[in-house]
Amino acid sequence: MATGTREAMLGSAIRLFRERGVGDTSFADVLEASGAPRGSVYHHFPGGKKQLVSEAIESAGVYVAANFDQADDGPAEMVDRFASFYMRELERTDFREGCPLMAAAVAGASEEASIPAARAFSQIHTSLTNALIEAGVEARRASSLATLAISAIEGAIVLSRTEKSVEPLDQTRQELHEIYTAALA
Amino acid sequence: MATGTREAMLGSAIRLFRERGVGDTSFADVLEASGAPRGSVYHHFPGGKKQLVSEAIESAGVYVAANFDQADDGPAEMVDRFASFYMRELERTDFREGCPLMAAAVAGASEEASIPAARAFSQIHTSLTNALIEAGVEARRASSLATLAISAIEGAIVLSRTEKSVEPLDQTRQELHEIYTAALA
DNA sequence: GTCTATACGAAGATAGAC
DNA sequence: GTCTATCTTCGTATAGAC
Repeated sequence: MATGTREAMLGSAIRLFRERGVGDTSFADVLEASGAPRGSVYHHFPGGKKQLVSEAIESAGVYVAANFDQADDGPAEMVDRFASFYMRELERTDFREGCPLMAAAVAGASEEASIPAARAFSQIHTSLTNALIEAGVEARRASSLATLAISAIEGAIVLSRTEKSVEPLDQTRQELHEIYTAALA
Repeated sequence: MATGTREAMLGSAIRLFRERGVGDTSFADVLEASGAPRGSVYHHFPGGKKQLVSEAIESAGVYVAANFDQADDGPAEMVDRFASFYMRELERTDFREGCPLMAAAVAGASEEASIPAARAFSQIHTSLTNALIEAGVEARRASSLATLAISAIEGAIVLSRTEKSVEPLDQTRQELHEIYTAALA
């Protein structure tokens, strides 16, 4: 069906972005990975690669945000879930696939990628901040703690990737757990 | 002089990597930015772009590591100096230039870039871990705390870049300062 | 040691047939 | 809606003159 091709292309694009980054992923790569017909690229994405990138990252942002606050539990659980999710992802993909938002936000990524990524980061920051406030943390500190957790996990994913070891991410997860537990006491 | 051209090319390469990432920086870009003569590329770097990338990241790693433990003070100061340095760098460059190691370690970067970056990360992790141990922190926890700080600052630099605001990095810096102060008490 | 010219390939994008 | 062919641009790399 028509939307099936679109969805397949977006899904493959996200996977490739996580693996090689946005700039190093070509249109042909996405076509090949998705098995989409070669001639239908500009039919589905008349705006070309910019549109594909933009839509793929937006889609990834929705996915990450949904995954982030899927359960209505506390902030410590949200952070732990976020880190644990990427520990599993790194192991599942043999350290090939990181966070799509990071791939989109990092140096060199065009605005089509970085703007939706920034929006998604802002969204999960708001979610986590609100969860902390509801748990009794003062607003300013809640924002700082949320930033710390997101920054640390995203940074640790990159470190774990380059070292091909989950240790950095696991260490980060544990430290964050202690920090959050202490802040909520 | 001969080495002058080489040095200029390496310096420009690092700056461009910080700005656009490794993959999106072309040879011509480096030539233009450094003002190096066009014909001398393969004279200075017979290994082509791979060699240029490799040497540039190695050089950046030495620089970052030296900056990291330039003063022989405590771990809290090292972390604060690291974060503060990049806060200034982001403001100085209007959020264009991030950390060269991150640019080299991130998804899509080739092995010529990611391997020296991993080495440099490992080096500053060792430095910070040792400083924590000397300050009386138990070895395993020292390693975790070092990982947390490096991950958080690197992640926060990316967030600050995409938001064009030093707030994420500043919040991260403050939280890390409290954590380190508490751990050393 | 530096220059110009050029080969070669990859990638984005468009045109026109089916 | 999908296919093939083609154009253009760009980036790496090499060859050969000065």
